[in-house]
This record gives sequence, structure tokens and C-alpha cells, in this order.
Amino acid sequence: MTDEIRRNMALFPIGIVMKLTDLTARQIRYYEQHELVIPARTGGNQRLYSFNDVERLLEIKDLIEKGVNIAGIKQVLLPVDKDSEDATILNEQTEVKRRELSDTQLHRILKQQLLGGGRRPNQVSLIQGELSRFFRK
DNA sequence: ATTCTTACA
DNA sequence: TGTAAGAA
Repeated sequence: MTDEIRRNMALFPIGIVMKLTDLTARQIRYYEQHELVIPARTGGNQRLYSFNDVERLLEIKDLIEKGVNIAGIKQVLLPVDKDSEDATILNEQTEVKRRELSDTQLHRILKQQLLGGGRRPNQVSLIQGELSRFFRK
């Protein structure tokens, strides 16, 4: 799949990503500290983001706006392991893979609930509370 | 001109 | 999160 390569290809610097996502450099870097996105680096240590990274940041932005904290987002968005990012998993059809699959399904459901629009502002505070309970330990 | 890291009102 | 400082 050549398309995956294209999506995970690091292309733009943080300045472009800022305009694309309407996020501040501070926020973008902050989310990186929490491993919500792992951009590539140039020889000069400059961050380079891929289309996938940008889309991910948009999802994060969406959740933040809905009042979800970093802890909650970490549960909703599947963790990005430095490897499976650019090299798609065409190997390891193993045990671990099966367990992660069920986790993935769970994440999707949760993601749908949060991402699925149309929610009352009043319910935002509830989302915070609910999530903290769901993900507590 | 841009971006990076670190630190703090 | 914003912003400043000093170095790439």
C-alpha cells in the first residue's frame, strides 16, 4: 500500500501544522510530550509532521474542545508506537496482536461516543467525570 | 526567518 | 497554556 507510506511520510514543519490545525506550537509540542503524536525530526532537530500526524492532532483538538483531558485522550486514541507508525504491521499475526485487537475495538466505541457530534455543552463536564471513572486505573 | 529547549509571571 | 531567552 503506497498510500500508507504517503500518509506517514514526514513533510511539514510545525509552522505549517499550526495553520493546518489552528493549534499553537506550544500545544503541538505539549501533546508530543504526552506521546499523543510522535513527529519525525530533521538533521537539525526540526519536527516534521505527516498527514497522519496532522489528522491525529485534529482529533486531539476535537477531544480537547469537548473537554477531554490528556489522560482521557490517551485512552481514546490508540498509542502511537514509533515503529508501527511508518512501517505498517504486515507481520506479527501473533498473540499480542489479538489482545490489542479487542482493545482497538473498545477504543473505537469510545472514540465514536466522544467524536460523534451533537452533545449538549452541559454534558461536557459529565464527559470529564465519566472518562476519569472509566479509565481510573 | 523559523524552530528548539528550558523556565517562569 | 502563554511567553521570554538563548542557541541552532
